[in-house]
Amino acid sequence: MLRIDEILTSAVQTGCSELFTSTPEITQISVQQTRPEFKGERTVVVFPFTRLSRKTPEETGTLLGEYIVENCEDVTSFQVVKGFLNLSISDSYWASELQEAVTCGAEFGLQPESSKPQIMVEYSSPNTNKPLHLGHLRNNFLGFSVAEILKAAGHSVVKVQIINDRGIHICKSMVAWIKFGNGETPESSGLKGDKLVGKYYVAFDKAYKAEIAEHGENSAPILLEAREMLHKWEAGDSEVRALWSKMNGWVYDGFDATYTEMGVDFNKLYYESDTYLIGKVQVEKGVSSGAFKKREDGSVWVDLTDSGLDEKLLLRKDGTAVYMTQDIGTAILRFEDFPALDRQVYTVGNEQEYHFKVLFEILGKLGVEQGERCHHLSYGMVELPEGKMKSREGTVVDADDLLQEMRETAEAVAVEAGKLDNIPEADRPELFKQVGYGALKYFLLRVDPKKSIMFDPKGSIDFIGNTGPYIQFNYVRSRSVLRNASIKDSTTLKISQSVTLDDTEKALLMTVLSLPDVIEEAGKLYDPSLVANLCYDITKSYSSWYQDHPILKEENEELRDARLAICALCSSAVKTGMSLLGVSMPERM
RNA sequence: GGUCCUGUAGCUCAACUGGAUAGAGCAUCGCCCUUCUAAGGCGACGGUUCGGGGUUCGAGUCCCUGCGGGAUCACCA
Repeated sequence: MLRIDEILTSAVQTGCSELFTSTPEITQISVQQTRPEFKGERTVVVFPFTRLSRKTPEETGTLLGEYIVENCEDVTSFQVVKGFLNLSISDSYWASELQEAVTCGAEFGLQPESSKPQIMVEYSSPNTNKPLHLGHLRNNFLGFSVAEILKAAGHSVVKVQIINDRGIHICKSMVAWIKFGNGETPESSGLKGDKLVGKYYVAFDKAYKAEIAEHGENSAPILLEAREMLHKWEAGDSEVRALWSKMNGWVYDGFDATYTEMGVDFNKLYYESDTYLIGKVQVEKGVSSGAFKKREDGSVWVDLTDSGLDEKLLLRKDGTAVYMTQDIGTAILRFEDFPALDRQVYTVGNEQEYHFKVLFEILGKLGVEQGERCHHLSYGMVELPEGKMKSREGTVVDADDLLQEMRETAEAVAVEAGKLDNIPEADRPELFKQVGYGALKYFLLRVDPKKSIMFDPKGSIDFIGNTGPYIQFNYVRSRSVLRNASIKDSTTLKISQSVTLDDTEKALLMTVLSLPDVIEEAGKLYDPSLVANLCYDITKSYSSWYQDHPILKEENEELRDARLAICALCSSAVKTGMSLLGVSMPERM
């Protein structure tokens, strides 16, 4: 909250209690930015107080306005329009806020490191049988961004993923590779490891389809082979395990390359092959404690009908684990691995909402009190104009391909605009990445996570308008101004307390000053789009202001310094905000 | 059928969680580079916020109801 809003809130309380002998609740007091068509900067909505004053909104507002001007030195005058009390704030207030924020430098907007509870953020978690696609990009950017936002909001954060390295899917790739692979490796073929394994997954599917006609879905020989291999794997067959390790290794190498390219990282990796058995122990414990029930056939169930959910299977009658079983195990393992952990955040698509509701309930039943604070960061699908991506129809947008396309588009746009003359050849590849990936990340993160995203591969992602490159471009211009002013360290800029900012400058300043609140809020809601939207709001206001407010050419020295400070503050705030989205900012473009 | 999400300009999205005349971008049409980077700025056009009720000083936002879209309710993962 702006410092002035805190002052006003408390002034409204004491004012009401003195004038109307009754104090309103904090929640009834709403202070907002004054609309540009009215005089003033902050507005108090007075309707809620008419009940206390037993007067008209206008009279109530006037009385409160007089009280506030009298008692708050930062408030210079007021105007009541209908039920709105518009307050003008002193020049010195804005000057000192600007001074304070600009002095924070790159720290502006950030809360002290690890001043809040530790949170684990899980994201990515792909299967190891297929390369990453556009849906994974949304997942990775979202999870990474939420983790960064939580860090900025003061939490200690652990980024993890669980790698689904086990199961029938990888066995299918293995079978196909043995049958059709002729010993092909990433080295021999020049294919990225994940692409190579994915190729054999597809080859399996093709061969399987061909056999279905003759043998039926459940007894196609190649499927039986895959199942046989899964059994061998579970029995620890050394040959199978060796091939499994080798092929998974290829996939990891491929994924790692993509992660590096995307700019996401992890503090710890969990492998399903290590954790899938742990859950069984926990489920047995739950049976002993009475949290779960074992049926006569030996299967174990949890009854969640009290919470409005169903009964859910936790162990099959043959004693083998289901998906939920291993998620329980993994969750508890993580709380053991990180004793200070306050909660876990799971970045997983919205098709698993029910699964996570159940999981968190179960954790509670097992006595894991953090369960109720765990959060499923659910997000909508990325859809193509013709609907969902379908591998069968070849409409899957491959992550590596799209990243490459973004780099190429960035280059083409730069060439077209004739922007490369002043960019050394050696710096260009990095610039194309920054701009291309900035466009992509911003595109995917600026919308509310729970909504689905429409992506048209033919219409390619924009570089103008409300886009990442637009924000980067204005950042670059502001950096250029600071360079031209030979400012090495903007935190040492001094703002005269008597400087008068105009309305657009005050509005811009108010927008920038909301960064700490927005980061806090985005962390609470696990929603990067709030940060993205703020970056855009700042940039839009900045760009418009920049157009007709000379900075370096301003002759009034204290105004010039104040504008330099605004310029420095905007660029710093936007850089911080964009970094929370995983977008890096170029110095020139 | 039950539960959850969703419906805002031609298209893609906002709207400070109940506040003033619902805002941006794209697209279309004008204007602005001898001025700190024009990947920019300014203006015009564009709306029954899916329909219908209700709650109150005030509703895109909350409640009820109908309609459309999506997800989910497996001894799958």
